[in-house]
Amino acid sequence: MTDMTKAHLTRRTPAVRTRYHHGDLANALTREATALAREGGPEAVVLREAARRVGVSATAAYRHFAAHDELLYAVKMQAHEDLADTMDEALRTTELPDDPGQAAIQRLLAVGRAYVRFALTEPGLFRTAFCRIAPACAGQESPLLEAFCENVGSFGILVKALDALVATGVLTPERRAGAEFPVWSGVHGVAQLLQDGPLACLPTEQRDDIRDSTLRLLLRGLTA
Amino acid sequence: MTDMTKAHLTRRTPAVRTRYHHGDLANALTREATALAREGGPEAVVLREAARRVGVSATAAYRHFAAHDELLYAVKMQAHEDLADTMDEALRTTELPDDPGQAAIQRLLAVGRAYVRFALTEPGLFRTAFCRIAPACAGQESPLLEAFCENVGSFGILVKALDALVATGVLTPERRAGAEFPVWSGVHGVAQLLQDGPLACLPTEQRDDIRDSTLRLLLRGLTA
DNA sequence: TGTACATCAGTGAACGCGCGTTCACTGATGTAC
DNA sequence: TGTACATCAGTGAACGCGCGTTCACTGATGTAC
Repeated sequence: MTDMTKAHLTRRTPAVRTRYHHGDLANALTREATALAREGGPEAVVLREAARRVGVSATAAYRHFAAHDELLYAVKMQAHEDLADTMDEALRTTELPDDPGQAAIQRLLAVGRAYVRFALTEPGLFRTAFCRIAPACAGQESPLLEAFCENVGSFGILVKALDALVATGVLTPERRAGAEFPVWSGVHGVAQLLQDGPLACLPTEQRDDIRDSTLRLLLRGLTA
Repeated sequence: MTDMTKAHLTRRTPAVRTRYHHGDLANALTREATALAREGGPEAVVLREAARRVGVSATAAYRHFAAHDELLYAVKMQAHEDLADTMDEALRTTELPDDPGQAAIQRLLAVGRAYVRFALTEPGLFRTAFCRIAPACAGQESPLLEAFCENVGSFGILVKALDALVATGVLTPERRAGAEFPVWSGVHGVAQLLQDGPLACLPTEQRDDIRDSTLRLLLRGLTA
């Protein structure tokens, strides 16, 4: 657990209430459900348990969420927000070289490393951020995809990092076009394989190597 | 459903038995459980339903599998085998240019495309191949990881494709070292994002573009 | 300022579900003599 | 070749589990007059 962890997510609300009306139940439920996701991934997001932790009957949740899926969806969005926060934090705290081009490269690497770090230090939230909810593509356009198209969240941070590479002349505009998806794929893939997949049991050192060589390969592919 | 689909996986065994002893129950259960995984992913692998489809009591399964997890694990291995078969099939059926270096490149691309195609045409099996079973890293070294270290299955095919790049002089031995993991990451990531993730709802054409540009980026990173 | 009443946000009990798993059992098989 | 018996591979009934969800309800709130 790191300093980037939001305080409101770690604080465990005591399950005692003074007033009959909670006043902020939807947020409280989302918060506790997110804590469940952090502890055990999407499978652990149990409506009844979230209500229990808030100190409210399970039925009360239905005043604020139509069904369990809606609560899980809120948690999923929160997990994406946390991921983006981690990447933002990494950008702010990374020391950069003076050379603008080198600085842009270091920023892209920092963003990628933060993505993988989030997957490994917050596996429950990472898995929840990318979990399936209901049949995929049910509503044609997912809000998540729309969000990505508006370049917000983790995707937006990646987009800006790539733009900075173009601005500093490290990356040509032709190579830049559409490059966010391949880069995202590489970073997401290594995060997934190291966190959940067949590489999860490797020693830390080797996993760091794999992460770094993946980022270097992507960078070389961009700037070659 | 394509021709690479194994016959024994599609044939639905009628749930009638003549003999009291089945004779091959472990395999029959694995086969039906794999069919369930194909239809609905790892969550759909239900021991009781597999037994029902074989035409046997649920209890009978416990003569062959210690618990549900053991059955799911067998299905997971089968799914990995199917993935590898798809990639092998792609290698065999891809037309290659005369130039050996170009041929090696085309083989790598074919292997990557087959990986993504499997994810998209057999999402249930793909998700099962990479699903979590029990606490990760429970037994220190997972059999799956060991298999990968022996370069069998999909990983082995990737390793050979990279070796061929070296043999034909397209890839330097220095660049070759440890390259399987970054390349695998890129391919796995794009498969995941397109199949399950935020990019799943994109039109087919755009998804093909993303797949191809990812493979090209990886190749450029290798050979730059 | 006080009161009536619609509305909102909670409650507790209950239901059905289908799963994984266990139990005591029985039918089939194969080997020793 | 026949028989006794250990062993293997099935059976059906039952259990507990905890979930999501519904029901008819009640306590709190705020607004019209």
